[in-house]
Order: sequence, then structure tokens, then C-alpha cells
Amino acid sequence: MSTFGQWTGDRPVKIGELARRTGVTTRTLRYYEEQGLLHPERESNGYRSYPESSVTRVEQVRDLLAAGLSTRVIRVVVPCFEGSGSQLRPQVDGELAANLAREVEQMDARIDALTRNRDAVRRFLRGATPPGPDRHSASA
Amino acid sequence: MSTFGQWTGDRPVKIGELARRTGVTTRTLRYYEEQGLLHPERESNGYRSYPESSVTRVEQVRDLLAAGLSTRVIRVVVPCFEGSGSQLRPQVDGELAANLAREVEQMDARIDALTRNRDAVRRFLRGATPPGPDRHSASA
DNA sequence: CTTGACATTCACGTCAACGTCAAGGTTTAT
DNA sequence: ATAAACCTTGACGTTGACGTGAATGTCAAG
Repeated sequence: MSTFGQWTGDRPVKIGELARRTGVTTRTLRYYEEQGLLHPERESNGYRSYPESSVTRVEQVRDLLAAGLSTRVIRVVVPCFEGSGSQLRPQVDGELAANLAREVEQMDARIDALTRNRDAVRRFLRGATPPGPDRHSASA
Repeated sequence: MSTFGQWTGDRPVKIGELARRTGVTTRTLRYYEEQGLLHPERESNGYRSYPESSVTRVEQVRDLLAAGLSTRVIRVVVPCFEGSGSQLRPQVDGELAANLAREVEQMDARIDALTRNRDAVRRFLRGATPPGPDRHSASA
């Protein structure tokens, strides 16, 4: 029963496959590791070995980067998502909690700024006179 | 009636004052100009002369940069705020409108990502066991 | 007329988030 | 056993948003 195409189950993956499956380059994956965002194990030959969970992890990281956060703050933020439903509760000391609280504030500020400006652009687009190679359009 | 301290009314300002009033460096203001975000006039001596509106303009730009947008997209976005309440309606051709629509989508995506992750961090903070040098705390 | 606080234009330095080789070891296919 | 397709570690290049001078001009005050 193991000859039916590639099994996509819960097995460790090497850097190439993880790259393909997440859409980032291997360089990026090594960079994320260097920044403490990923912690792959090593096979006997030195090859990196990622757990399946790294796929979603990388997507998380990309999400946060696209949202404008730096790897430094992502490093402190991503552990929050590890055990969503897991049993592991990483030790959270007061300093980490304070840092996270600060980050939440910054994210709020970012969301605010983005929302305000997006709305302004939208209002502008709705209020703007659309092109019209013909200047006769009577609003319908 | 003109001897009562410094008049904060509607007069042109030079780069130093604008920098102080917006909290950015003069270097940053020149950079914004280079990027097409500001268009100060010049006095006879070559000094830049900014209108009062530049204060809010710079704040806008900072807002958008903090939100993660690049000067390139800000350059296309900021004109939307020029005439909020003004009479001038800059010519908006289809291409600009399309660009702006794309930017609005990207901003939506950013807001989405930020909101999701902020909420996750918040959930984590609420669910996390706070510090406790004493390990006896019985959930109350 | 010099000093000091402003302004000007180069122009190189920095930091983050990667891209892009280079020079090799490993595994797989033929 | 040799090529092709992986992987490894350096290490230098790039882009964006500025920082940080250097060398110079301008202007009000003493």
C-alpha cells in the first residue's frame, strides 16, 4: 500500500522540499534559521531535517514579514503559535510577556495606520472622476 | 499685536523648523523630496521653503512608512490626501486608479495578517501561565 | 568681520532581508 | 563509476530608508 504516488504524511523533509512547498528559497530558509526562526535537526550527513510543522511555521513567518514585522520581533512572537492546542506551555516570564505586550501595541498602531490610510484611498477612489475617454457618462 | 511670541500661523517654513516640528531629520526630508513625496519651493538663496501643509504631509508619510509601505507606493498614494475638502480634483486616469486599487488590496492583506497575528499573540498572552517564582499558584 | 546657527550638495556607511555565486561533499540514476 | 541532482558552508552583492560626515554658502548678532 505504499506504492501509490508520493506520500504527503508526517515525515521529516529536507530543505529543498520545504522550499518548494513554501515557495521560498533555500537561502531564505537558512537565513530564517540563522535568525532563530527555525530550528531544524541534522541528519548524520549534515543535511537539515525539518518537521512537517515547519511548513506552516514558514507561512507564519512570511505572513508576519509581509505585515511589516522584523525577524527580531518575529523571533519573540512565533513561539506563541507553536502549541496552539498543544500541551507544551513554554515558560513565559514577565519580561517576555512585557515584550509581547509592547509588540501587540505596535501591531495595533500599524493596523490603525493602515486602516486609516486604506479608507482614505478608498474614499479618494470613490470620489474621483473616473477616466472617461467619453466625457458624457451621466453616472449610469 | 504681532509682538506676542512666535506666530504659528500660515507661513512658509524652512527645512530645520519642519524637521523639528515633525520629529524627523533634515536628511529624511531631503530624502522624501528625492523620492517625490515632498515638493518644496526654493527661496532666492536656494533654501527649501515648505508650506504649512507639509507638516501633516510628513506625518502622513511617516504613518504609511510605519505601516510598512514603501516610498514608491506612498508616492502614488499620498496625492489622495491633498485635497480632502479641497476643490482640486487631480486627473485620475485608469492606470492610476488600477494601481491604487491594487495597493488597497495589499493593504487589506496586510491588515488581515496583522490582525490575525495580533489576536493570536493576545490569546497566547491570556492563556499563558504568568511568571511565578513560586510554583504554587493554584489558578487564583 | 568674524563667529555661530542655519542652509546647500555630494558621497560613503549601515542595517535588514535576502540574491547570487564559489567550491566543495552526498545520494541517486544510469 | 560518472553525471545529475541534491546538500553544505562561506562570502560578496543589492535594495530601501535613512545616518553621518565633508566641504561650502548664507545670514543675524556682537
